[in-house]
Amino acid sequence: MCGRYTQKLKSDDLVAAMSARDETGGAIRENTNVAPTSTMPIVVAEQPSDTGADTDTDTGADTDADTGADTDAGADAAAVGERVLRLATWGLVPSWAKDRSIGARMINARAETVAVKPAFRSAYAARRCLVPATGFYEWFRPGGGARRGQPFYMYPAGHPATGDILAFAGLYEVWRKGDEPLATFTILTTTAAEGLSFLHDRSPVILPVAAWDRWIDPATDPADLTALLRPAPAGVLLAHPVGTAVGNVRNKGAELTDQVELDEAVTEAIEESGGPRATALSAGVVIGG
DNA sequence: CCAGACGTTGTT
DNA sequence: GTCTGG
DNA sequence: CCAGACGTTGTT
DNA sequence: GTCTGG
Repeated sequence: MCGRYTQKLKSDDLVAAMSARDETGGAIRENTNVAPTSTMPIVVAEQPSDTGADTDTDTGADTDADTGADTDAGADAAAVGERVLRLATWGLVPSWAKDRSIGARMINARAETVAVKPAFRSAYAARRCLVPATGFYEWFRPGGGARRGQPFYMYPAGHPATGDILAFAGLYEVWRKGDEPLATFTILTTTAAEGLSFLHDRSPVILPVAAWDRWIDPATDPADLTALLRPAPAGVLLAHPVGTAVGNVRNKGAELTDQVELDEAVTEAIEESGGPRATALSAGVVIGG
């Protein structure tokens, strides 16, 4: 699953990492404890109607979005298909929802069923997005036992396919029954990568750079999408244990992702459940091998 | 027909 | 909005 | 995901 | 135990 993540990049760095134009109005900030209902940047494909400006009949020769800007309306209209950063609230609120509270229960969507579920299928067909993250958290809870879990932090291992940023496969909606239009998103999950199964049997779908534009392009054939919804390949992620402070959403410090020593009992429980040995954990275990 | 759900996770 | 259950 | 509430009346 | 809010 994916119920908590990080976005540690400053605005300029995130814009560069995603090769996207910033339409968040400078609202991008570092966040080491992104929880459901947080408002965060997502990446969508620029659509012909998105700008509200005059539609450009030539389809892509124009790549100089940053030149010649002036004060006339529509002067900064982007090329269709360009990646754009926008703000949205985590927890998808379907267009038909009577109130926004349903979003709290729509933070993840199963990749296996997302095409047919009433809450997600229209977004899946037309409003796919990337959710930029620098890592995410999972809680280890010994089989059915202990109340409190041991949190782990998963982060990019410098694999060429992802670099320093992770892009979760997401969907977004715009809910128009409130006073203001409300943009929301959800994160797709799939079966866990091999090395992550000791924590959970589900993981967020992480898209390689080569798949980003295909995923967010509304014109992509649905048959070509399913191939993208796979567990993270080997070597993409590292993991290490972190302190329990991350559990409280009010904690936002940079130290939340710092590695901590594992409790002896927790170490044993992890090994008993088929997880990595303590020596591997203390080194930052490679996930997905 | 109307009323009510529309979701995932984990746990048993 | 659309599907399921009664 | 975890943490924290889970309720009403009346009074300030 | 289960739901809501962050």
